[in-house]
Amino acid sequence: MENNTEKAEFTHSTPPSRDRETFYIYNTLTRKKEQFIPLHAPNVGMYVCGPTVYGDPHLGHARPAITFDILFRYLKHLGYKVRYVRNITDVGHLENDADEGEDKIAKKARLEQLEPMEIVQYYTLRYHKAMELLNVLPPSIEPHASGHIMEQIDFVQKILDAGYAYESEGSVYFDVEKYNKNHHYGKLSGRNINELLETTRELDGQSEKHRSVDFALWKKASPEHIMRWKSPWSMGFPGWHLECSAMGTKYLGEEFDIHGGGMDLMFPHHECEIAQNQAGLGKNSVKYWMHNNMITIGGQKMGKSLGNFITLEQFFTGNHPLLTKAFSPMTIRFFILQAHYRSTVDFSSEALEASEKGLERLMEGYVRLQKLSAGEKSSIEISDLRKKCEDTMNDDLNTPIVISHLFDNLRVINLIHDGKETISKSDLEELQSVFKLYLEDILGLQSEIQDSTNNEAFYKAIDLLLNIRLEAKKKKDWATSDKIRNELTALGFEIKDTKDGFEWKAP
RNA sequence: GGUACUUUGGCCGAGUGGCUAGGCGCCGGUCUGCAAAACCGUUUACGGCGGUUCGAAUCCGCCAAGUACCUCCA
Repeated sequence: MENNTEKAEFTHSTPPSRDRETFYIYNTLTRKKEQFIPLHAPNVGMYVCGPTVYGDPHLGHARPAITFDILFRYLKHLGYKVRYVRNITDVGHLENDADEGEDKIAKKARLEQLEPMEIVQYYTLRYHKAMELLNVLPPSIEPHASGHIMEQIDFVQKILDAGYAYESEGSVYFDVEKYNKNHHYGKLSGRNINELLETTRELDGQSEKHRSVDFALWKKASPEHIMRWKSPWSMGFPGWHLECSAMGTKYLGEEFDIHGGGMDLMFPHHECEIAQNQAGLGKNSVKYWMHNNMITIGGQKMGKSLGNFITLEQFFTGNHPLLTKAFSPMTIRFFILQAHYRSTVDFSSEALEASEKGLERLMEGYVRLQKLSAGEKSSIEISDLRKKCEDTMNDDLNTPIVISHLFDNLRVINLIHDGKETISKSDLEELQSVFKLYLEDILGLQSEIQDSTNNEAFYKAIDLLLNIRLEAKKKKDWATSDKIRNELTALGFEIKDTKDGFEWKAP
């Protein structure tokens, strides 16, 4: 299903006429919308924090995946050659305090008596499956933290060599206080760490860490800790901020264009990453930091810690107390795209049902658009649609407005379909082209009409039944006509009478 | 406590100084044997108080309510 896009990547040697100079994105670092200018056009490097694979993917995972999928698609549309790296975190996230920390993956493994990598494999596949259903394009590279231990050890060494880290009983910690003397630790999240340093000075007597704000770059493994690697300092595992520094650098270089992730990662994760890169490489590695906002439920963040999350599978099956029904992956995608990525979006079954109906209407209009016939001339104006959509995307990926433009033109499509307006051949082609571009290629919405009933005899049989009904109707034999309709409806078919015939949809 | 942010019509959700966002729902209509579906149309809101301005949802101040981060989280 993503073949078109794959091919497009290799056939865009001639950049489209799109006005790249007007693409603006919001940079968390400067808190402003900034014009997007790549470091090495036409190449663009983007890195996005992926999932920690120790649980089923939930609605919260869908948001950054979809947000940055849109960015990935739009950058490609603008003619850039994009390398999109999204990592899989399969080691290193500490469960509690650093001191009694335990690797999340390892903990789950012991509980379930499985090999850690078995867990990783299982949830990675589940994540991939969900992303595919959501029509999220696979990133260019999807590196695993566990596959980049060497790179992370090297990175720790660089920071040690630069004097911004210290070793303590087999573990290595980042010296935040020292770093903050020369750089600003907290510049991304707008924090002034000095006060924190003052207030925590006395609490650190018995800890290996000099300051509570210091964070682990390498952690010595306790005996029961089963995920462990050899390093110059101890048998242990890398600190949980390090993988992004190491893998981002490895695949995108010491400086690259875009780094994305959820807003909740801004502090401390991304802050630490900035510090690590500055300390280890002497560079401010990332030009544009982008953060998607959270999905809330009843006004509260949906998250693992609050236990109020709904897994994607539960959405797809409807198997959750808060869900009135199952919702398709495209509905979830559309729901997310109907809000701007920097706003919170409040989940409710009611809101999802509204999205579902809107999407269905839009997609049916899209099908209708393909079948529209052109007239002599246009009685409507569609020439500015492409520009309107483009301007809107250029304004920090404002997908809800793009969708509103499509809905405006859905009305036009229906009016033409009803014969109340006309459209010229060239205008029709333009309309079809813009809808394909934005609906399919950029927003990534696809029709969900199942091909499972892809059986000619089946279609003909239903048509036959409905033709019999049509004849009955002509004879005003309402009993037969209603019997056919009612029984097909009971089987889950949708029967629609039209002016001179019928339309139907399989269950 | 510190730091950000949010508050828009029945619901969701755009919108940073003046021109109807959009979706869903409701209501009205077209179509129809009936129904459903579909389609068309309608629905004028911006937490409170004060200020700036010819003009504010949009800028400023105060107040109120709520959320997020500061600990793992997308």
